[in-house]
Amino acid sequence: MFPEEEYRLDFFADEGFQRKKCESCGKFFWTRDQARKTCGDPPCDPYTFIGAPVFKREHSLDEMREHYLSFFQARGHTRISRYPVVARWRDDIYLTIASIADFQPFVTGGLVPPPANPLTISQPCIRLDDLDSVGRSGRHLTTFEMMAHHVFNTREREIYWKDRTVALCDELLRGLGMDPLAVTYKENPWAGGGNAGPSVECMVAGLELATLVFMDLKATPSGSIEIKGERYQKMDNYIVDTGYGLERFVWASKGSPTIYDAIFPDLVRKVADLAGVEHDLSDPEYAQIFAQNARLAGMVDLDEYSMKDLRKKIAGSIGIAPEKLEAAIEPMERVYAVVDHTRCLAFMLGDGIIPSNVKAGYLARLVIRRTLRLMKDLHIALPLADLVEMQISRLDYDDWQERFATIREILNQEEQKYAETLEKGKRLVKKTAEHYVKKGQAVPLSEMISLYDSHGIPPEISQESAEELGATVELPDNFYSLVAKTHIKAEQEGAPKLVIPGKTELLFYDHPFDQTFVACVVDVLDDGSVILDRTLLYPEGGGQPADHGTLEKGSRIFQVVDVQKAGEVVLHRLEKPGELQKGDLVTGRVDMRRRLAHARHHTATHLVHDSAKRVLGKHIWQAGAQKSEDRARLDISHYKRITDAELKTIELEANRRVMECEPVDTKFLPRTEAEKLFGFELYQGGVPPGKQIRVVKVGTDIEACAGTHVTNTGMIGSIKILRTERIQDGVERIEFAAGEAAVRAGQERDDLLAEAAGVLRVPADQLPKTANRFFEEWKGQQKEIERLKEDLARSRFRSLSAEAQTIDGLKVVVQKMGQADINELLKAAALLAEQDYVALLGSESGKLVAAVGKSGLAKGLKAGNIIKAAAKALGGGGGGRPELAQGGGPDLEKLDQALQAGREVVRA
RNA sequence: GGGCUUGUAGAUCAGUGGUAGAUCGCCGCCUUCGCAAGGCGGAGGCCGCGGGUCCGAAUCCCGCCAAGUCCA
Repeated sequence: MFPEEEYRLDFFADEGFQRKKCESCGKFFWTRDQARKTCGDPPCDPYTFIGAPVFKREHSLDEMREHYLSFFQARGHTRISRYPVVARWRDDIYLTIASIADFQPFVTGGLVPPPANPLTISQPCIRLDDLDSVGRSGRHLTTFEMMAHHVFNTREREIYWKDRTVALCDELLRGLGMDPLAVTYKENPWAGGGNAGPSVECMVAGLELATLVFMDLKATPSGSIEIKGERYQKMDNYIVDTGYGLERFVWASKGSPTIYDAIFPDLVRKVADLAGVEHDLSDPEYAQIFAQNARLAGMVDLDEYSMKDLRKKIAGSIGIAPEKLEAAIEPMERVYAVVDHTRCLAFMLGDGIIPSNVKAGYLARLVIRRTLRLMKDLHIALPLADLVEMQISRLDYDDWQERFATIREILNQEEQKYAETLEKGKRLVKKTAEHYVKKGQAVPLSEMISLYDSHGIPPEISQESAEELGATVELPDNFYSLVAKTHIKAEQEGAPKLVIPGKTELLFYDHPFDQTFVACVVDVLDDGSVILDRTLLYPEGGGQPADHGTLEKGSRIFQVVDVQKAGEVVLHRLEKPGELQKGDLVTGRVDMRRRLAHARHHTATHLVHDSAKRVLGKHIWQAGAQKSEDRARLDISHYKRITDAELKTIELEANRRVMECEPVDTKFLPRTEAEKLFGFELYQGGVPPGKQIRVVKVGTDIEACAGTHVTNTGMIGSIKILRTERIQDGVERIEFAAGEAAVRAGQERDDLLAEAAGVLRVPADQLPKTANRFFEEWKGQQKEIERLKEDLARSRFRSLSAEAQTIDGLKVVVQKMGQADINELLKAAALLAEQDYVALLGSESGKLVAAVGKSGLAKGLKAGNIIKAAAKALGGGGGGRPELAQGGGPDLEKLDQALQAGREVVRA
């Protein structure tokens, strides 16, 4: 908790605010209202703006956004454009969840100057935490715009801090026509994303309109300040992080029963019409139901409160039966959710997320499937793409027409895929349900989990199908929230990388083709790694492996087997460590063959990526890459398999760039400037740290990249694509070779062809035809052999039956069958058994088959027992059914004894 | 990145170590003026690929490929 001084602002004193302790929750808050006793936050205070707007006139989303941004612009802030909802500049979260996320971690960490200071922005954000409450609570959204003004202060230069922040907020609200007595500023310690600080929540009429965070702490294990169980210490820079809910402002300006009716009334109407749901808010009784619903839902946390209880409470408060309430409200809840979700999808897909079974793509699929279920419940037969198109046409995508063709294809494909999954699922559920109905048991929870977990069948659907055949399953209301909650954060990186203070000068950028350098040994680590003051050797990074080379001291040569970065220091690992000492002067030499192979593959990677973008579309993003001396691989986001024809076009396009011999342009730029110039497409291979980033331009491809490149595309020589692999749903891997490796890869393929053609003794161009002919012939011959074996078995049966002895009244045949294989023995033996013989047949290859006819079976004779005894004598084993069994063993010369042993079993 | 599931005839799927099956679809015949239904017969399988264990593998083990799904 922060002490009172943190919140005791001149602004509050000047404006006549008092600090009070909430009677209900005990938290401190600031108010102008002498009489106020509660903090203003639900459940201490109810919503009072519904039906009684707190601003003087209604605003649409666009009007309110513009009002906000120009308000702050007029007060010295620079307006900057929104960032994508996919947080490509970060590797710790998938989605942009707040405006401050745009500036983490480099700007907030003080490493990189902000794009402007102070600035104002309206940042679309996506949060899927409360997915289940969307549509139901009247206020939850998956997508919202966080309007904000941010200030990045340093100890040297403070722009403004708490007073002006709160003053601006207050001025904004009063300018909109809010009653000055209505606002409360509630004290609330804030923490998130490794930072913390005091904050005030701005509450009006029960609605939290803004949060003003004064971020001046960073998480440190040894920190002296504790908040929410974590330890923090003061930062050198301190940041004003505000968040104003655009949608809530609009809601407050309209006082409509739900936030959805406030922000997109037209789409709510349209979707309600499509679903055939009556939605007449001008009917006071009807509007009252939703208003009351929103008021009461605003008071509780749906996570802890079940929908059923909430409904009962609402029904009671308006005096109707819960069933009637549910009938009135449920279809509209779905309509609201559909409108919300389709807006979410418009942002996600518009900003380039490809639905997938992993990462951000999975979140998109989650929303898509949820929406499809809701649409099905509402009997909306329109393609999902049509609804998303309505949303996109309202947004600010300038190139959406072009992009929408892709988005439509993606959505249609997802819709079809989901239909298939459900179809498959239905069969599975039926099978499962029938199984348990037959056993007279309920379908256990473990089965329901497996159906969902392994087969993607939502529990409601399993339940519905299963109940038709007779089982019940309890479903918690917040099922999907529980699922989605665990999705929000990206995986944290493993062990933190070793960082060593100091800096090694990197020579390879300015002198990419220098082979030798002279350097001084600055330090030698315990593990023998050598740190030099300067180096030409490239440390592993960006999917490019480390250079190899040598360090020479006098006449002694040390092999460098690995080069790694640790902070800004480069570590050289030697094959035989321990020989060099601090202060030694060494001559370094780069293995240029290896270096050049890497450089060719690296530049080629950029070309292949660029070609893929041209051929497949703008939705292509690099999802990973790895280079080596003899091949490279590039993972790209794409929603279907790359066809052979596309692959060939990509290969050709990339090689055309090679033939054009374009120079490769590299330069260091300040991060913010680079982002302004080239956008987030820069960050294809992950986000490089630091103030300056290296921008590599190859033809039309521009990426932030720290790797070593050739200086002209012509140096690549040639690019040969080797194969594609689908490493995840929505991610294709392209493997290729460049330069010498491409030539060698081609030669290896030639060898394969030549060898295969040699085996069949045909020219290579006849291979497919000939291979096919051989395969067909082989299949035909297999069948012919089977037929012949049948015939052979019949003729053998005739001669064998003539050799039968009678033992204990059974016709018994025990015979050696030359080199016959197991199938021949089986067929002959089966025929004998059919005619009521007992048979034991053995071959010189060590196979045995026994068969017993019905008389033998009647006497309790079992083929398996005969085989076991016989096979044992051969040093092997065997078994089978009573009427037919097989076996064998390695001791071929004991075949006679084996047959004899079998005969003994019959006799006994 | 991890977990789980699946890969058998054109389709849907049985098949828990012992001669690869069912249903639908396909072809032919019977029946019919014709069609549908029915009856009889038939074709159609590198049991995803490669290794291993075993006398013997669709089945067990390992790897790969392909697909589905839940999660980080």
